[in-house]
Amino acid sequence: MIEQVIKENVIKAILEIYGENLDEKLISVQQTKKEFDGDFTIVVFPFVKQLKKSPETIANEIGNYVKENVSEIADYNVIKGFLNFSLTNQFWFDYINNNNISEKKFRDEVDIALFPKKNIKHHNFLDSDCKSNNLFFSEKSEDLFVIEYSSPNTNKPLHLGHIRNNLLGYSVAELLKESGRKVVKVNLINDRGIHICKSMLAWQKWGNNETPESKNMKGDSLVGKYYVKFDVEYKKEIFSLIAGGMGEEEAKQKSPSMIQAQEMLRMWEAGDEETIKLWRTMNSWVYSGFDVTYKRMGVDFDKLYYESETYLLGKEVVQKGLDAGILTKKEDGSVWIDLTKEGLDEKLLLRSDGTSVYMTQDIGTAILRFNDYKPDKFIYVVGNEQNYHFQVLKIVLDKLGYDWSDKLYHLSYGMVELPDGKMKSREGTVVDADDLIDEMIHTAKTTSDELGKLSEFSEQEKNEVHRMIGLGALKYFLLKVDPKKNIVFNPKESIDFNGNTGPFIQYTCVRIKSLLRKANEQGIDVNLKNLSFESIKEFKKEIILLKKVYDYHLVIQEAAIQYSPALIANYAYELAKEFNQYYQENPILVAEEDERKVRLALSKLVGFTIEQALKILGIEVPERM
RNA sequence: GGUUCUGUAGCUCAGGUGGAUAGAGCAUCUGCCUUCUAAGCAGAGGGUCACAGGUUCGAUUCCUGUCAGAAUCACCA
Repeated sequence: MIEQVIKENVIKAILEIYGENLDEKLISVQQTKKEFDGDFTIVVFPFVKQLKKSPETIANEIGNYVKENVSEIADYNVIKGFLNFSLTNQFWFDYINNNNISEKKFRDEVDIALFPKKNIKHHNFLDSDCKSNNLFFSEKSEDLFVIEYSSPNTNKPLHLGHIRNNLLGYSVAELLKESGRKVVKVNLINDRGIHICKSMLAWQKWGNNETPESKNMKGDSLVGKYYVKFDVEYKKEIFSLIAGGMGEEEAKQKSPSMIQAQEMLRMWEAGDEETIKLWRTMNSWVYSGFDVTYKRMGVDFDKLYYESETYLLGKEVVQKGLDAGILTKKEDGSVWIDLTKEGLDEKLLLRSDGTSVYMTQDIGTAILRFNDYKPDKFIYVVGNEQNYHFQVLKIVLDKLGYDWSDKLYHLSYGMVELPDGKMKSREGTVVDADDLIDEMIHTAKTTSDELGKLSEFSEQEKNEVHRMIGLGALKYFLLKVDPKKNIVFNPKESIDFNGNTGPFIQYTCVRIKSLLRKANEQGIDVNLKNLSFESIKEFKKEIILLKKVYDYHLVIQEAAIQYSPALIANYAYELAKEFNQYYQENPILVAEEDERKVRLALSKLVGFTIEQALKILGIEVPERM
C-alpha cells in the first residue's frame, strides 16, 4: 500500500527534520482532488502546532524529504497547507503488470457464477489472467457471519418491500464474502402463527376447494387472496358489531372470524390433524410460488429455518426464565418481561392462552442458530419498523443469560413507500414482486428492440439479455440508496435505464467485452502481461482510471464494515462513467501497437472490476446489449 | 409523550476516520454517430447543505437545541 509508505516517510521526515515524534493519527493520506496536480495529499495543518512553523514551510520540507526518499514519488507541490504528491508513471505501469496473476480457481468460480448458460458465446475477462493477491484479495478473516434475510410470511406473495430485503441481504452476504469473511445465508420462514391461520380460515370458509392448479394461479398469490379476504370479512364484522352498540376494542376481540382464527391457532399448537393437514397444503402452495420468485431475483440460501420447528424451543426457554424468576406471570396466565429499568416497557412473551408470539419464536431461533454455527456475528436483515423488536430481543436474551446477545446485529433498512404512503398487503396497495419484475423485463425488451442491436440473437438469447437488463435496472435502483433511507417508488414513473442506472454500468461493461472480442478476432493479444510502456507519452487519463480501480479493495472493505452495497453501487457507477469518457476520447483498437496493448489491458482491468462490483450487487452482465 | 432514523439543486440520490471552489442522474436547453456499441460523450443553467448555537486553524460532516417528516412503543407479525 503506497499510502502506508507515504505515511511512514512523513513520520520519518518529521523526526529527522524537526526531531519531533508525531502522532500517527494526525496524518491522513487522501487522494488528491481532481482540480489539483498530484495523486495523494497530506494535510499539514494538524502538524503546525507541534512543529511551530508555517504550513507552507512544513509542507515543503516534508515534501522534499519524501521525494528524495521514496522512489515511487515523482514530485510534489504545495498549495496552502496541502502537500500533494505525484507518483511516477512507473508505479502505475508496475501496478498493471503486477495485477495480472492467473488464478485458475478464482476463474472457475466466477465463470460459473456469471455465465451459467454456456450456450451464449462470450468473452470472459478471466479466461487468461486478471486476478491479483494485492488488488482483489484482502486479508482473510476467519470471522463467520450468519446473515438472515428474506424471512417471508407464508400468507401472501412477495412485494417490492420484500424485494429490497432480498436484494440487500443477498448483496451484503456477497460483499462480506468478497471482503474475505465466511458467510452463511439463512432464511427464517414465518410459516406459523395467527396470520397464517387467518388465510387458512378464509380459504376454509370461502375457498370452495380452490387450488393453484384449478385457478391456474401462483400458489402464494392464491393464499394471499384469502388473507385479504379474511381482512375484508373481519372488518365487516367489526362494523356491524359497532353498529350494534359495541366499543371498537371489544368488537375487534369479539368478531367471530377473529375468535375462529385464534381457535385455529390453538388447534394448530395442539397438533390437531386436520388443521395441520390444511396448513401443510397451503404452505406448500406458497413455497412453490416463492421458489419461482426467488429464482427470478437470483437469491439463494444455505439453510432454511421454519418457525414451526423453532418456536417450541422459545417456549421452553421462556418457561425456564419463568422458573428462574427472571420473567413474571400475570393472573390471566400471560408471561411478561419487565424492561422498565432499561427505559422500555413490559413485553409480552406468551399469550394468556399459552400460545407463543413473535418474540418467543425469535428467542428460540436465535438460540438454535447460535448452537448450529457459533458465529462471530448474526446479521438480521429486517425493516426498520422492527427496530424496537430487536432492541428488546437483545436485552431479553442477555437477561436470560445468553452472553452472545451482543453478537446480534439488526441491519435495519428503510421502507419502500408509494407516493401516497406505505404499502399495505391487507388493503391491496402493494407493488407485487412478480408483476414488477415482469414490467422491468418488458421495458428492457421494448428499449432493446428499438435499438435493434441484438438482431443476430435467437429469441431465447434475447430473452436472457432482457432479463439481465430489466433486473439490473431494478436491483441497482434499490441497492444504490443507503439502506437505512426510505425509498419512494412511483409506479407511474418507470425506473430509468439511462444515466446513473444499472443498465448504464452494464452497457459500459458490454462495450469493453465487445472491444476484447474484436481484439481476439483480429488476433490481437489481450494478455496483460509484459506490457511495454516506453513509447507512451501521455498517461494522464489512464492514471485517473487506474486510481479508480485501485480504490476497489478499499471500497469493498468500507462497504463490508458498513454493510452497505450502496457504496459498491456508487463505485461501479463512477468507474463506468470514468471509463466511458476515456473510451470516447481515446481510440483503442486502432492505436499504435504498444499503446493499443496498454489500452486494452486497462480496459480489461476496468471491465473485470466493474463486473466484480456488479456481481456483488447480484447484477449480471450480458455479452451484448 | 419516550426511543430510533431522516432532512443536500425542481425531482431522485452521492458526499470514508472534520480539509481545498459541495458532486452525479433525471427534467430543461446546446452540440457530437461514413471510425472500437449514441442504453454513450461534451457543454449551459439550477444550492442559505432544514434552522440556531457550540467545539477549532478549518464543519455538509462532530456536539447541543429547535423545526419538519418517517418508524415504533399491541395477548399483529
